[in-house]
Amino acid sequence: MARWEPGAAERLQKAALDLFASHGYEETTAAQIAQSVGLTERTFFRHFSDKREVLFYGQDVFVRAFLDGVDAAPQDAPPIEIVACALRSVATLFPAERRTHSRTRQAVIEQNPALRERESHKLAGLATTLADALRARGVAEPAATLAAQSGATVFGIAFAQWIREDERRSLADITADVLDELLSLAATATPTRRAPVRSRRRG
Amino acid sequence: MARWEPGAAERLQKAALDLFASHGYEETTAAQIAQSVGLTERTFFRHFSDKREVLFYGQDVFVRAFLDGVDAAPQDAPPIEIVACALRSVATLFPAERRTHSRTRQAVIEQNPALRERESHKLAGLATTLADALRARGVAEPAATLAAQSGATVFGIAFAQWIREDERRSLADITADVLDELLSLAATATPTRRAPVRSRRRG
DNA sequence: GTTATGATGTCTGTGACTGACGTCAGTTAC
DNA sequence: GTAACTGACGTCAGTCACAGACATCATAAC
Repeated sequence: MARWEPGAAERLQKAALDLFASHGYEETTAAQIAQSVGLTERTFFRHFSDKREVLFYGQDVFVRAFLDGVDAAPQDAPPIEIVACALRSVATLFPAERRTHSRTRQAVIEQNPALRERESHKLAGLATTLADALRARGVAEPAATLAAQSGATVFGIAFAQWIREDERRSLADITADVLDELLSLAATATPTRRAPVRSRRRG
Repeated sequence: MARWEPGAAERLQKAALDLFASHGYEETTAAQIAQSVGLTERTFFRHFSDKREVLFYGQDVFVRAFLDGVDAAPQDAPPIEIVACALRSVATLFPAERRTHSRTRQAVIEQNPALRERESHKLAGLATTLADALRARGVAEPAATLAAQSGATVFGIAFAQWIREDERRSLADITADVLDELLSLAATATPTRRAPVRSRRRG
Protein backbone atom coordinates (compact mmCIF):
# COMPACT_ATOMS: atom_id res chain seq x y z
CA MET A 1 0.00 0.00 0.00
CA ALA A 2 1.21 3.41 -0.85
CA ARG A 3 2.17 5.71 1.96
CA TRP A 4 -0.05 8.51 0.67
CA GLU A 5 -3.07 8.76 -1.54
CA PRO A 6 -1.92 9.55 -5.06
CA GLY A 7 -2.88 12.64 -7.04
CA ALA A 8 -2.37 15.19 -4.33
CA ALA A 9 -2.45 18.11 -6.77
CA GLU A 10 -5.71 17.00 -8.34
CA ARG A 11 -7.34 16.46 -4.97
CA LEU A 12 -6.18 19.85 -3.81
CA GLN A 13 -7.51 21.49 -6.94
CA LYS A 14 -10.91 19.89 -6.63
CA ALA A 15 -11.18 20.76 -2.96
CA ALA A 16 -10.05 24.31 -3.64
CA LEU A 17 -12.67 24.89 -6.32
CA ASP A 18 -15.36 23.50 -4.04
CA LEU A 19 -14.32 25.66 -1.12
CA PHE A 20 -13.87 28.77 -3.22
CA ALA A 21 -17.29 28.29 -4.76
CA SER A 22 -19.02 27.71 -1.44
CA HIS A 23 -17.20 30.10 0.89
CA GLY A 24 -15.40 32.52 -1.40
CA TYR A 25 -11.78 32.75 -2.46
CA GLU A 26 -10.46 35.15 0.14
CA GLU A 27 -12.37 33.50 2.93
CA THR A 28 -10.69 30.19 2.19
CA THR A 29 -7.14 29.72 3.45
CA ALA A 30 -4.56 27.49 1.85
CA ALA A 31 -4.34 25.59 5.12
CA GLN A 32 -8.06 24.84 4.99
CA ILE A 33 -7.82 23.47 1.48
CA ALA A 34 -4.91 21.26 2.43
CA GLN A 35 -6.55 20.06 5.61
CA SER A 36 -9.74 19.19 3.75
CA VAL A 37 -7.84 16.52 1.83
CA GLY A 38 -5.62 15.43 4.69
CA LEU A 39 -2.51 17.38 3.80
CA THR A 40 -0.65 20.33 5.28
CA GLU A 41 -0.35 23.89 4.12
CA ARG A 42 3.31 23.32 3.34
CA THR A 43 2.42 20.56 0.94
CA PHE A 44 -0.12 22.77 -0.77
CA PHE A 45 2.64 25.22 -1.58
CA ARG A 46 4.90 22.47 -2.80
CA HIS A 47 2.34 21.69 -5.49
CA PHE A 48 1.31 25.24 -6.32
CA SER A 49 3.61 28.21 -6.42
CA ASP A 50 0.87 30.36 -4.93
CA LYS A 51 -2.73 30.14 -3.81
CA ARG A 52 -4.23 31.33 -7.09
CA GLU A 53 -2.32 28.82 -9.12
CA VAL A 54 -4.43 25.96 -7.80
CA LEU A 55 -7.23 27.10 -10.11
CA PHE A 56 -4.98 27.02 -13.16
CA TYR A 57 -3.44 23.62 -12.63
CA GLY A 58 -3.63 21.61 -15.83
CA GLN A 59 -3.58 24.52 -18.24
CA ASP A 60 -0.51 23.09 -19.91
CA VAL A 61 -2.63 20.60 -21.87
CA PHE A 62 -4.60 23.54 -23.10
CA VAL A 63 -1.49 25.39 -24.24
CA ARG A 64 -0.21 22.23 -25.85
CA ALA A 65 -3.43 21.93 -27.85
CA PHE A 66 -2.74 25.37 -29.24
CA LEU A 67 0.74 24.37 -30.26
CA ASP A 68 -0.51 21.13 -31.80
CA GLY A 69 -2.89 23.19 -33.88
CA VAL A 70 -0.04 25.35 -35.06
CA ASP A 71 1.91 22.26 -36.07
CA ALA A 72 -1.09 20.91 -37.92
CA ALA A 73 -1.40 23.99 -40.12
CA PRO A 74 -0.15 23.63 -43.69
CA GLN A 75 3.35 24.95 -44.24
CA ASP A 76 2.27 27.69 -46.63
CA ALA A 77 -0.58 28.99 -44.47
CA PRO A 78 -0.51 32.69 -43.67
CA PRO A 79 -0.22 33.62 -39.95
CA ILE A 80 -3.92 34.15 -39.42
CA GLU A 81 -4.69 30.76 -40.91
CA ILE A 82 -2.21 29.13 -38.57
CA VAL A 83 -3.91 30.82 -35.67
CA ALA A 84 -7.26 29.61 -36.97
CA CYS A 85 -5.90 26.06 -36.95
CA ALA A 86 -4.70 26.51 -33.40
CA LEU A 87 -8.11 27.75 -32.35
CA ARG A 88 -9.85 24.80 -33.98
CA SER A 89 -7.48 22.47 -32.21
CA VAL A 90 -8.06 23.93 -28.77
CA ALA A 91 -11.82 24.01 -29.21
CA THR A 92 -11.89 20.21 -29.18
CA LEU A 93 -10.77 20.35 -25.54
CA PHE A 94 -14.05 21.92 -24.53
CA PRO A 95 -16.94 19.64 -25.39
CA ALA A 96 -20.42 20.54 -24.22
CA GLU A 97 -20.14 18.30 -21.14
CA ARG A 98 -17.44 20.52 -19.79
CA ARG A 99 -19.50 23.68 -19.83
CA THR A 100 -20.92 23.32 -16.34
CA HIS A 101 -17.55 22.84 -14.77
CA SER A 102 -16.03 25.67 -16.77
CA ARG A 103 -18.87 27.90 -15.75
CA THR A 104 -18.49 27.41 -12.02
CA ARG A 105 -14.75 27.81 -12.27
CA GLN A 106 -15.16 31.01 -14.24
CA ALA A 107 -17.69 32.31 -11.74
CA VAL A 108 -15.13 31.93 -8.98
CA ILE A 109 -12.46 33.66 -11.03
CA GLU A 110 -14.65 36.57 -11.97
CA GLN A 111 -15.60 37.12 -8.39
CA ASN A 112 -12.06 37.93 -7.35
CA PRO A 113 -9.75 40.60 -8.78
CA ALA A 114 -6.60 38.70 -7.92
CA LEU A 115 -7.87 35.70 -9.84
CA ARG A 116 -8.92 37.81 -12.78
CA GLU A 117 -5.44 39.24 -12.83
CA ARG A 118 -3.92 35.80 -12.90
CA GLU A 119 -6.27 34.83 -15.69
CA SER A 120 -5.40 37.74 -17.92
CA HIS A 121 -1.77 36.97 -17.27
CA LYS A 122 -2.28 33.37 -18.32
CA LEU A 123 -3.93 34.54 -21.52
CA ALA A 124 -1.01 36.87 -22.14
CA GLY A 125 1.37 33.99 -21.53
CA LEU A 126 -0.54 31.91 -24.04
CA ALA A 127 -0.15 34.67 -26.60
CA THR A 128 3.58 34.77 -25.94
CA THR A 129 3.89 31.01 -26.39
CA LEU A 130 1.86 31.18 -29.58
CA ALA A 131 4.02 33.98 -30.90
CA ASP A 132 7.11 31.88 -30.23
CA ALA A 133 5.59 29.03 -32.20
CA LEU A 134 4.75 31.32 -35.09
CA ARG A 135 8.25 32.75 -35.09
CA ALA A 136 9.62 29.23 -35.11
CA ARG A 137 7.64 28.71 -38.32
CA GLY A 138 9.24 31.76 -39.87
CA VAL A 139 6.68 34.43 -39.15
CA ALA A 140 8.45 37.73 -38.60
CA GLU A 141 7.79 40.35 -35.97
CA PRO A 142 5.61 42.15 -35.25
CA ALA A 143 3.30 39.92 -37.30
CA ALA A 144 3.92 36.94 -35.06
CA THR A 145 3.00 38.77 -31.87
CA LEU A 146 0.04 40.47 -33.51
CA ALA A 147 -1.37 37.24 -34.87
CA ALA A 148 -0.74 35.40 -31.62
CA GLN A 149 -2.32 38.10 -29.52
CA SER A 150 -5.31 38.19 -31.83
CA GLY A 151 -5.68 34.46 -31.43
CA ALA A 152 -5.64 34.75 -27.65
CA THR A 153 -8.17 37.56 -27.79
CA VAL A 154 -10.49 35.63 -30.04
CA PHE A 155 -10.28 32.63 -27.77
CA GLY A 156 -11.02 34.75 -24.71
CA ILE A 157 -14.10 36.30 -26.26
CA ALA A 158 -15.34 33.03 -27.70
CA PHE A 159 -14.83 31.18 -24.45
CA ALA A 160 -16.75 33.79 -22.49
CA GLN A 161 -19.57 33.47 -25.00
CA TRP A 162 -19.51 29.67 -24.97
CA ILE A 163 -19.99 29.65 -21.20
CA ARG A 164 -23.14 31.76 -21.25
CA GLU A 165 -26.39 30.03 -20.36
CA ASP A 166 -28.18 31.21 -23.48
CA GLU A 167 -25.49 29.92 -25.81
CA ARG A 168 -26.05 26.72 -27.81
CA ARG A 169 -23.23 26.71 -30.34
CA SER A 170 -20.02 24.73 -29.94
CA LEU A 171 -16.85 26.54 -28.95
CA ALA A 172 -15.43 25.76 -32.38
CA ASP A 173 -18.32 27.51 -34.10
CA ILE A 174 -18.20 30.53 -31.85
CA THR A 175 -14.47 30.82 -32.24
CA ALA A 176 -14.74 30.75 -36.02
CA ASP A 177 -17.39 33.44 -35.93
CA VAL A 178 -15.41 35.71 -33.65
CA LEU A 179 -12.33 35.33 -35.78
CA ASP A 180 -14.32 36.21 -38.87
CA GLU A 181 -15.69 39.22 -37.12
CA LEU A 182 -12.16 40.35 -36.37
CA LEU A 183 -11.16 40.00 -40.00
CA SER A 184 -14.21 41.88 -41.19
CA LEU A 185 -13.48 44.58 -38.68
CA ALA A 186 -9.97 45.01 -40.02
CA ALA A 187 -11.29 45.13 -43.55
CA THR A 188 -13.33 48.26 -42.82
CA ALA A 189 -10.23 50.34 -42.11
CA THR A 190 -7.75 51.46 -44.70
CA PRO A 191 -4.08 50.63 -44.23
CA THR A 192 -2.18 53.84 -44.84
CA ARG A 193 1.46 53.15 -45.48
CA ARG A 194 2.54 49.57 -45.28
CA ALA A 195 2.74 47.08 -48.08
CA PRO A 196 1.03 43.73 -47.52
CA VAL A 197 2.74 41.46 -45.02
CA ARG A 198 6.10 40.17 -46.06
CA SER A 199 6.46 37.69 -43.21
CA ARG A 200 6.23 33.89 -43.54
CA ARG A 201 9.34 31.79 -43.96
CA ARG A 202 12.62 33.51 -43.53
CA GLY A 203 16.10 32.42 -44.57
CA MET B 1 4.48 75.31 7.11
CA ALA B 2 2.59 72.17 6.39
CA ARG B 3 2.67 69.38 8.85
CA TRP B 4 3.81 66.93 6.21
CA GLU B 5 5.63 67.29 2.96
CA PRO B 6 3.03 67.28 0.20
CA GLY B 7 2.84 64.72 -2.58
CA ALA B 8 3.36 61.64 -0.48
CA ALA B 9 2.25 59.31 -3.27
CA GLU B 10 4.66 60.84 -5.77
CA ARG B 11 7.54 60.70 -3.33
CA LEU B 12 6.76 57.11 -2.52
CA GLN B 13 6.59 56.21 -6.17
CA LYS B 14 9.89 57.81 -6.97
CA ALA B 15 11.59 56.22 -3.98
CA ALA B 16 10.11 52.85 -4.85
CA LEU B 17 11.36 52.95 -8.42
CA ASP B 18 14.83 53.91 -7.21
CA LEU B 19 14.97 51.16 -4.64
CA PHE B 20 13.52 48.54 -6.97
CA ALA B 21 16.04 49.48 -9.63
CA SER B 22 19.01 49.39 -7.28
CA HIS B 23 18.16 46.53 -4.94
CA GLY B 24 15.46 44.58 -6.76
CA TYR B 25 11.71 44.44 -6.27
CA GLU B 26 11.44 41.49 -3.92
CA GLU B 27 14.41 42.58 -1.87
CA THR B 28 12.75 45.91 -1.16
CA THR B 29 10.04 45.95 1.51
CA ALA B 30 7.17 48.38 1.60
CA ALA B 31 8.41 49.56 4.99
CA GLN B 32 11.79 50.45 3.51
CA ILE B 33 10.22 52.51 0.77
CA ALA B 34 8.09 54.38 3.26
CA GLN B 35 10.97 54.93 5.64
CA SER B 36 13.16 56.29 2.87
CA VAL B 37 10.77 59.22 2.49
CA GLY B 38 10.00 59.61 6.17
CA LEU B 39 6.69 57.77 6.23
CA THR B 40 5.43 54.53 7.68
CA GLU B 41 4.48 51.28 6.07
CA ARG B 42 0.85 51.89 7.00
CA THR B 43 0.85 55.14 5.08
CA PHE B 44 2.34 53.41 2.07
CA PHE B 45 -0.64 51.08 1.98
CA ARG B 46 -3.03 53.96 2.37
CA HIS B 47 -1.77 55.37 -0.90
CA PHE B 48 -1.39 52.11 -2.78
CA SER B 49 -3.69 49.16 -2.52
CA ASP B 50 -0.71 46.85 -2.78
CA LYS B 51 3.03 46.92 -3.21
CA ARG B 52 3.02 46.53 -6.98
CA GLU B 53 0.57 49.31 -7.47
CA VAL B 54 3.18 51.91 -6.58
CA LEU B 55 4.73 51.40 -10.01
CA PHE B 56 1.44 52.05 -11.76
CA TYR B 57 0.43 55.19 -9.96
CA GLY B 58 -0.63 57.83 -12.47
CA GLN B 59 -1.83 55.47 -15.17
CA ASP B 60 -5.21 57.11 -15.09
CA VAL B 61 -3.99 60.04 -17.17
CA PHE B 62 -2.83 57.50 -19.68
CA VAL B 63 -6.21 55.81 -19.81
CA ARG B 64 -7.89 59.18 -20.05
CA ALA B 65 -5.78 60.03 -23.07
CA PHE B 66 -7.13 56.93 -24.74
CA LEU B 67 -10.67 57.98 -24.03
CA ASP B 68 -10.01 61.51 -25.21
CA GLY B 69 -8.79 60.06 -28.47
CA VAL B 70 -11.98 58.06 -28.79
CA ASP B 71 -14.01 61.20 -28.24
CA ALA B 72 -11.99 63.05 -30.84
CA ALA B 73 -12.76 60.53 -33.56
CA PRO B 74 -15.35 61.57 -36.15
CA GLN B 75 -18.82 60.26 -35.44
CA ASP B 76 -18.96 58.11 -38.56
CA ALA B 77 -15.53 56.54 -38.13
CA PRO B 78 -15.44 52.72 -38.16
CA PRO B 79 -14.21 51.05 -34.96
CA ILE B 80 -10.64 50.58 -36.10
CA GLU B 81 -10.40 54.25 -37.02
CA ILE B 82 -11.63 55.21 -33.58
CA VAL B 83 -8.96 53.03 -32.08
CA ALA B 84 -6.39 54.65 -34.35
CA CYS B 85 -7.45 58.05 -33.00
CA ALA B 86 -7.09 56.81 -29.46
CA LEU B 87 -3.62 55.51 -30.21
CA ARG B 88 -2.56 58.82 -31.74
CA SER B 89 -3.87 60.60 -28.69
CA VAL B 90 -2.01 58.48 -26.20
CA ALA B 91 1.22 58.66 -28.15
CA THR B 92 1.50 62.35 -27.35
CA LEU B 93 1.95 61.41 -23.70
CA PHE B 94 5.27 59.80 -24.48
CA PRO B 95 7.68 62.34 -25.94
CA ALA B 96 11.28 61.37 -26.53
CA GLU B 97 12.39 62.86 -23.21
CA ARG B 98 10.38 60.29 -21.36
CA ARG B 99 12.07 57.32 -22.94
CA THR B 100 14.83 56.99 -20.36
CA HIS B 101 12.44 56.98 -17.46
CA SER B 102 10.08 54.60 -19.21
CA ARG B 103 12.98 52.32 -19.95
CA THR B 104 14.20 51.98 -16.38
CA ARG B 105 10.65 51.49 -15.16
CA GLN B 106 10.06 48.80 -17.75
CA ALA B 107 13.32 47.11 -16.84
CA VAL B 108 12.14 46.80 -13.25
CA ILE B 109 8.80 45.41 -14.34
CA GLU B 110 10.26 42.87 -16.69
CA GLN B 111 12.57 41.62 -14.01
CA ASN B 112 9.74 40.46 -11.81
CA PRO B 113 6.92 38.04 -12.68
CA ALA B 114 4.49 39.59 -10.23
CA LEU B 115 4.99 42.98 -11.82
CA ARG B 116 4.65 41.58 -15.32
CA GLU B 117 1.39 40.05 -14.23
CA ARG B 118 0.14 43.34 -12.94
CA GLU B 119 1.17 45.00 -16.17
CA SER B 120 -0.67 42.57 -18.41
CA HIS B 121 -3.68 43.02 -16.19
CA LYS B 122 -3.47 46.80 -16.58
CA LEU B 123 -3.35 46.41 -20.32
CA ALA B 124 -6.36 44.13 -20.15
CA GLY B 125 -8.14 46.71 -18.05
CA LEU B 126 -7.33 49.35 -20.61
CA ALA B 127 -8.85 47.18 -23.30
CA THR B 128 -11.99 46.79 -21.22
CA THR B 129 -12.29 50.53 -20.70
CA LEU B 130 -11.74 51.13 -24.38
CA ALA B 131 -14.39 48.57 -25.26
CA ASP B 132 -16.83 50.35 -22.96
CA ALA B 133 -16.12 53.63 -24.73
CA LEU B 134 -16.65 52.02 -28.12
CA ARG B 135 -19.89 50.47 -27.00
CA ALA B 136 -21.01 53.86 -25.71
CA ARG B 137 -20.50 55.11 -29.24
CA GLY B 138 -22.73 52.40 -30.62
CA VAL B 139 -20.22 49.76 -31.60
CA ALA B 140 -21.74 46.34 -31.06
CA GLU B 141 -20.20 43.25 -29.54
CA PRO B 142 -17.98 41.45 -30.20
CA ALA B 143 -16.64 44.16 -32.48
CA ALA B 144 -16.12 46.57 -29.62
CA THR B 145 -14.07 44.15 -27.56
CA LEU B 146 -12.13 42.97 -30.58
CA ALA B 147 -11.24 46.47 -31.68
CA ALA B 148 -10.40 47.56 -28.15
CA GLN B 149 -8.23 44.56 -27.51
CA SER B 150 -6.47 45.08 -30.80
CA GLY B 151 -5.77 48.65 -29.80
CA ALA B 152 -4.29 47.57 -26.51
CA THR B 153 -2.17 44.97 -28.26
CA VAL B 154 -0.89 47.44 -30.81
CA PHE B 155 -0.01 49.88 -28.07
CA GLY B 156 1.81 47.20 -26.11
CA ILE B 157 3.92 46.14 -29.09
CA ALA B 158 4.61 49.70 -30.17
CA PHE B 159 5.58 50.79 -26.69
CA ALA B 160 8.00 47.90 -26.30
CA GLN B 161 9.55 48.85 -29.61
CA TRP B 162 9.71 52.57 -28.75
CA ILE B 163 11.69 51.82 -25.61
CA ARG B 164 14.42 49.88 -27.41
CA GLU B 165 17.82 51.53 -27.57
CA ASP B 166 18.12 51.11 -31.32
CA GLU B 167 14.79 52.76 -32.02
CA ARG B 168 14.63 56.33 -33.34
CA ARG B 169 11.03 56.78 -34.41
CA SER B 170 8.36 58.46 -32.33
CA LEU B 171 5.79 56.37 -30.53
CA ALA B 172 3.12 57.78 -32.82
CA ASP B 173 4.96 56.57 -35.91
CA ILE B 174 5.64 53.14 -34.49
CA THR B 175 2.06 52.79 -33.37
CA ALA B 176 0.75 53.66 -36.81
CA ASP B 177 3.07 51.14 -38.39
CA VAL B 178 2.10 48.35 -36.05
CA LEU B 179 -1.57 49.03 -36.59
CA ASP B 180 -1.06 48.93 -40.33
CA GLU B 181 0.75 45.68 -39.97
CA LEU B 182 -2.21 44.25 -38.11
CA LEU B 183 -4.59 45.34 -40.84
CA SER B 184 -2.39 43.89 -43.55
CA LEU B 185 -2.16 40.68 -41.60
CA ALA B 186 -5.92 40.39 -41.43
CA ALA B 187 -6.18 41.08 -45.14
CA THR B 188 -4.15 37.97 -46.00
CA ALA B 189 -6.77 35.65 -44.53
CA THR B 190 -10.15 34.96 -46.03
CA PRO B 191 -13.28 35.53 -43.94
CA THR B 192 -15.39 32.45 -44.39
CA ARG B 193 -18.96 33.06 -43.29
CA ARG B 194 -19.75 36.43 -41.88
CA ALA B 195 -20.97 39.45 -43.73
CA PRO B 196 -19.04 42.69 -43.24
CA VAL B 197 -19.45 44.34 -39.83
CA ARG B 198 -22.89 45.62 -39.12
CA SER B 199 -21.92 47.46 -35.95
CA ARG B 200 -21.69 51.23 -35.55
CA ARG B 201 -24.59 53.25 -34.13
CA ARG B 202 -27.46 51.36 -32.71
CA GLY B 203 -31.01 52.44 -31.87
C1' DG C 1 -11.89 79.98 19.85
C1' DT C 2 -14.04 75.92 18.90
C1' DT C 3 -14.86 72.28 15.88
C1' DA C 4 -14.26 69.47 11.89
C1' DT C 5 -11.20 67.32 8.68
C1' DG C 6 -7.72 64.67 6.67
C1' DA C 7 -3.30 62.76 6.46
C1' DT C 8 -0.53 60.52 9.36
C1' DG C 9 1.48 57.33 13.29
C1' DT C 10 0.94 53.28 16.42
C1' DC C 11 -0.43 48.83 17.63
C1' DT C 12 -1.89 44.41 16.60
C1' DG C 13 -3.34 40.62 13.97
C1' DT C 14 -3.90 37.31 9.99
C1' DG C 15 -2.59 34.78 6.20
C1' DA C 16 0.52 33.87 2.19
C1' DC C 17 4.67 32.03 1.45
C1' DT C 18 9.68 30.06 2.49
C1' DG C 19 13.84 27.70 4.34
C1' DA C 20 15.69 24.12 7.09
C1' DC C 21 15.22 19.82 8.68
C1' DG C 22 13.17 15.41 10.02
C1' DT C 23 10.43 11.12 8.55
C1' DC C 24 9.57 7.06 6.25
C1' DA C 25 7.76 3.70 2.34
C1' DG C 26 9.48 2.16 -1.72
C1' DT C 27 13.28 1.65 -5.04
C1' DT C 28 17.90 0.81 -6.39
C1' DA C 29 22.78 -0.65 -5.89
C1' DC C 30 25.89 -3.84 -4.39
C1' DG D 1 19.41 -9.01 1.88
C1' DT D 2 20.81 -4.91 3.50
C1' DA D 3 22.28 -0.31 2.99
C1' DA D 4 22.06 3.81 0.67
C1' DC D 5 18.95 6.64 -1.85
C1' DT D 6 14.77 9.06 -3.30
C1' DG D 7 10.52 11.40 -3.27
C1' DA D 8 6.57 13.07 -1.08
C1' DC D 9 5.29 14.51 2.96
C1' DG D 10 5.18 16.77 8.07
C1' DT D 11 6.97 20.15 11.52
C1' DC D 12 8.75 24.43 13.03
C1' DA D 13 9.95 28.98 12.76
C1' DG D 14 10.33 33.03 10.34
C1' DT D 15 9.35 37.17 7.01
C1' DC D 16 6.43 40.22 4.87
C1' DA D 17 2.20 41.95 2.62
C1' DC D 18 -1.71 43.89 4.06
C1' DA D 19 -5.84 45.53 7.15
C1' DG D 20 -8.69 47.12 11.25
C1' DA D 21 -8.99 50.17 15.09
C1' DC D 22 -7.76 54.08 17.27
C1' DA D 23 -4.91 58.17 18.56
C1' DT D 24 -2.69 62.55 16.98
C1' DC D 25 -2.43 67.09 15.40
C1' DA D 26 -1.79 71.00 11.89
C1' DT D 27 -4.89 73.41 9.20
C1' DA D 28 -9.42 74.98 7.43
C1' DA D 29 -14.07 76.32 8.39
C1' DC D 30 -17.28 78.50 11.25
